[in-house]
Amino acid sequence: MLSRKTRYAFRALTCLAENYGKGPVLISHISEEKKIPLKFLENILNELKKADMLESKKGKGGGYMLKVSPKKINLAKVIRIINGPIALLPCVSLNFYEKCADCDEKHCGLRKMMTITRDATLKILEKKTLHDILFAGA
Amino acid sequence: MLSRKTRYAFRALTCLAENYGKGPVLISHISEEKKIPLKFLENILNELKKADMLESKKGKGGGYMLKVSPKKINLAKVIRIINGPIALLPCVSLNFYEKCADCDEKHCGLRKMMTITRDATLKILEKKTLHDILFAGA
DNA sequence: TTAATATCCTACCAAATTAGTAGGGGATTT
DNA sequence: AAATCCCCTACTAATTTGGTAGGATATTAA
Repeated sequence: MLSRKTRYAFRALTCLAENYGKGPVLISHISEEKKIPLKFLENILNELKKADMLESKKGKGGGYMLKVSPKKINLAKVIRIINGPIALLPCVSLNFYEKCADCDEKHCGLRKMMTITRDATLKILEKKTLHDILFAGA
Repeated sequence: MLSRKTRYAFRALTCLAENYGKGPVLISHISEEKKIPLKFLENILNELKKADMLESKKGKGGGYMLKVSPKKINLAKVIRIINGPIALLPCVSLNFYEKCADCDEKHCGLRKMMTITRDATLKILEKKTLHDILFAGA
């Protein structure tokens, strides 16, 4: 399951996607509109910025905005930044790989099943974008 | 990600699948062969039993065994018993559904994406079985 | 019928993760 | 210079995870 933090991230990003091209959006605005604790939201947006998904402006008239079009931000990317691995096992993860103890990967049946599962999941999550969230919700 | 407990469960079930039809297998045997802490494994096997996946025999010559053929135990079932929901959001879960606060499900775009993702994942996890784990690992 | 064998059950505990809070620092605009 | 707004470090509470401890209960065999 996605953490609550990740769900917050998606809600905030949806808000930023709605305002794409219209200049910066205040953290406080997002916080109120999407009912996300202000300080917690600060952390989240900052992480997304460090991961190069957002840009920010300080001072009056400042705020956050998407760095690229909502059509270019897929769900897998967001999940990986805030939530972590998408695969069900570390030894199957493309971005967070970790070897598992006492297991010969070449002959591990579970690993093979989880690889297939990961591919099926990624096929969706890498194709669907913030734009799709907006559009599907309309 | 699957919890360590769930990975233990799969390893134990693999062992039981290998011995399907050969009578009960001792917890201590599984514990040693698969390197799973004995007492923790007791809990796991007991949960699987309560979920009607295993049967047990007490006393000398006792132990655990699969209640049905490895071909009839799919991975989704195991994950749900030990790990919990397979969906990425509670409001999308078939077996652990929970309504999310402040969200009109009919018009929630994220929910729609996560429903599609869940279906893609389940299509694999409900088709693949313990037998597939054994066979793929061979 | 008693001793040995195994699962079953309740309760506890430590470490890690998650979900925040607090408080001020630094940049930018008016 | 003052107001605005993001940035950063550190702390904390609650929950989940990954176990342990110790005995109760059921079964078998001598």
